Amino acid sequence: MDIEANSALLKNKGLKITTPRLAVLEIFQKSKERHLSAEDVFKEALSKDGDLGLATVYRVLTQLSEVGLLAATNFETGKTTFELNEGGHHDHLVCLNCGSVIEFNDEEIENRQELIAKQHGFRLINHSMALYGVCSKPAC
Amino acid sequence: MDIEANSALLKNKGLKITTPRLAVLEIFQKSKERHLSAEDVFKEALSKDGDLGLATVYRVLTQLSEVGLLAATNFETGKTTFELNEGGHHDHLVCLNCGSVIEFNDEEIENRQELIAKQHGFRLINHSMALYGVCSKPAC
DNA sequence: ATGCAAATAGGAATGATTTGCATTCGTTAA
DNA sequence: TTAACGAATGCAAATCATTCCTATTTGCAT
Repeated sequence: MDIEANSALLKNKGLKITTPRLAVLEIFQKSKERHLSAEDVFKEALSKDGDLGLATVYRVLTQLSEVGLLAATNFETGKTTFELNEGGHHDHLVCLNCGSVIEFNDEEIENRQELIAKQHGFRLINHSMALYGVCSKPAC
Repeated sequence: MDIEANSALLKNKGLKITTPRLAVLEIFQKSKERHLSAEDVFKEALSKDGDLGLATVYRVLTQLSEVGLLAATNFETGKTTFELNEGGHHDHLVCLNCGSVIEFNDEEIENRQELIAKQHGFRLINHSMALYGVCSKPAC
C-alpha cells in the first residue's frame, strides 16, 4: 500500500506516525465519497480494521486539517465534513435534493473577496462559500 | 408599538398570532445586536417579559425563517444565528478575533454564482458565503 | 533496549437543538 | 359570543455532534 507514502506525509508535517492517523488517511484515499464526517470515518474504520475511538477520530481529523492534509467544510447539515486537501482551494455547489456535491473554483470570485476584505480593512484568513440548488439529474 | 404591524406580518405569512412570535419579532426589532442566537433571544425574552420556553424560541425562529421574516446563518461557531430579513440578501465578513460582523453585498459575486450554477446545470436556490479574517481595530 | 512525552480508548460531560406529551390558546363556523 | 378543534406552548427528557478526562499504551530519540 501507500503506508510508506502516508508515513512520509505525516513525518513531513511533524506528526508521529500512528495507526489511527494512517487509518484515517487511508480511509479518505480509498473512499468512494470524497466528503466524510467524523461519524463516517469512524464507521468505516470499525468495519475495516477494528478499534479506533470516536474521540480519536475527531482529534486526528482536527490535526490533519491543521497541518493541511485535510480540509474541513461546514455545510448546512450541522455536522462538519472533511476531504483530502490535495488539489488546492475550492468551493462547493450542493444539490438540495440528491445531496451531490460539485467542486469549483472561480478566480473572479476569489479576487472580489480579497478586494472586499481589503476595503473593510480586514486581513482575509479564509472563507466558506456554498451554493445550494437543484441539479439537472432526472430525479432532481 | 408595532404589535399591529407585526401581527399583520404574521397573518400575511399564514401564521397564527401568538405571544411568543410577537415577542421574538419585537426582540429582533429592538435589539442592539443584529445577529442573535436562540440562546440570546431566550435570555432577552426572560429578562423582558416573563416566561417563554427555549424550545419555543427554537420553534419560532425556525418558522419565522421558513416564511422569510428571519434569515438563518451558520458561522463557524457551532451555533446558528438569526437576523431580520428586511433588506434583501447579503453576505458576511467576520472578525475571528473580536467577533464583529460586517455585512456586504457584491453584485459581481452574485452574478458569477449564478453563472457557475448555470454552467453546471443547477437551478440556484440560495447560497451562504462568509469571509473570515482579522479586522483593523487596534485590539485585533 | 529504555524512558518519557505524546497519543489513544472509551466513557462521561458538554452544548446546541429536538422531541414527546399534556395543557393552553387562536381562530373559525355556528 | 361561544363551542370546538387543531395548532402552539412549556417543560423535561432525549438526541446529536463534539470535547474533555484519565488511565493506559505507543512512538521514537537516546
